[in-house]
Amino acid sequence: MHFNVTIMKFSKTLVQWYLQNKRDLPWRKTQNPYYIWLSEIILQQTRVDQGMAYYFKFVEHFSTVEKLASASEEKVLKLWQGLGYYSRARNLHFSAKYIVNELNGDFPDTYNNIIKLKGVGDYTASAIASICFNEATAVVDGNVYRVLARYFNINTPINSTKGIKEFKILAQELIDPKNSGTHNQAIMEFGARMCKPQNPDCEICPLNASCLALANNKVKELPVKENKIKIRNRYFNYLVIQTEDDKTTLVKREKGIWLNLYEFPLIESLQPIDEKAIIEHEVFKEFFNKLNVSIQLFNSSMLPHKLSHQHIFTNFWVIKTPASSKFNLNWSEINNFPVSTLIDNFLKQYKTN
DNA sequence: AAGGCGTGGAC
DNA sequence: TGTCCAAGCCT
Repeated sequence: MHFNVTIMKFSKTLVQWYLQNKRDLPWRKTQNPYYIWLSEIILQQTRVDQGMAYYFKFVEHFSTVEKLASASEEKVLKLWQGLGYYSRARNLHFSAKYIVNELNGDFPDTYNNIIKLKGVGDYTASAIASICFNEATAVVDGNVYRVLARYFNINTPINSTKGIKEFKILAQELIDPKNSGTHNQAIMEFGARMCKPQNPDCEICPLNASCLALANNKVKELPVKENKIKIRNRYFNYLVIQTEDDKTTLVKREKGIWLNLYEFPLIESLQPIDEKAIIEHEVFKEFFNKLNVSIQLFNSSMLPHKLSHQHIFTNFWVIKTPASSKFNLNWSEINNFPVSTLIDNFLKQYKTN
C-alpha cells in the first residue's frame, strides 16, 4: 500500500512539473489520431527541432489520411527528404492506404489495433492510444528508459531483451490510469528537458529527494546500454551524366539504405578505386559503350558521408557525352525526385558551378 | 536476437 | 576531433 502511494506521487510530481514546463508544440493542440500518428512517426529517433518543419509540411500537404493515402510514394518521400530513416515515410504511406482502404478511413482506436499499422511499434501504439483514446498503456522511449533507470537506479541494459521487458513493466506500474496521456507526455518531456542525457538538472529536479541514482552517485552511469554498433566503410562512385543537350539519368535504389530514393548510376566498391577501374567497370560500359565520353572527378577528395552505422566515401564522376536517347532526364526536372542528403548536397554544389 | 536503417545537434 | 544519441521499428 505504501508503494502505491509512492507510485501516485511519482506520476503527480511529473504531471505537475509538466503542466508548468511543457513546450508549446503543435501536436499538443489536438487529439486527432491522424495528427498524433504523424507527429509520433516523425519524432521517432528524431529531435523536436529537426522534425518540426516536417510536421508542418505534412499537415499542410496531407491534411487528412485520405490525402496522404492518395498521394504517390515519390511525393511522400520527397517531402520526407532530409529527415532520414525513410522506411518511416514508406510505412506511413502504406498504413495510410490501409486505413483508408481496409478501415473505411477510421483510425484504429485501441492499442491492439493501432500496433497493427506498419511502422507502429509498442512505443508509438502506446502514445497514440493514451493521448487520443485515454488507454492506459505506458510509453517507453529513450527518455523513459533514462528517467526510470536513474530514479530507480536500474542497471539492466535498456537495449537487452530483459531490459526492454523490465522497463515496460515498471513504466506500466507507474502510469496513472486516469490520466495516461498526460502522464506519458509528462515523463517524456521530463526526460527531454530535466533528466537530460548530459548535465541533467538534478539540483532543481522535483524528484531529487527520492532519486536513487542521485543518492548513489550513479546519474552519469545510467542508463546502461550495450552492443556498440560497428561502422563499416563503403566507397561510392556516382556517374553524373551530362549530355550535350543537358540531360542526365537517375535510378531508383532497390535495396538497403535510401530504398526507393533516386541516385545517379552507382559503382560501389569495398576499397577506393581509380578512374581506370571505373572505366573498365561493367556498369560504366553498359551506359557508355561506344559513346565518345570525357570523364572528370567533380570533388577534389572523396566526400565523407557519415551515418550512424556506416561511413560512405564518395566520388562524383562527371561524364560528358553526346546527346543520346539513353539519357532523357532533363536537369531541370531533377528536383522532383526524392534523393538522399548525400545526393542533395552534391546537386547544390554542382548547380552553382 | 542482432543488425540495418539517416541526419544533425551538443559537448 | 570523435562520440553520443534523439518521442523506434523491422526482419
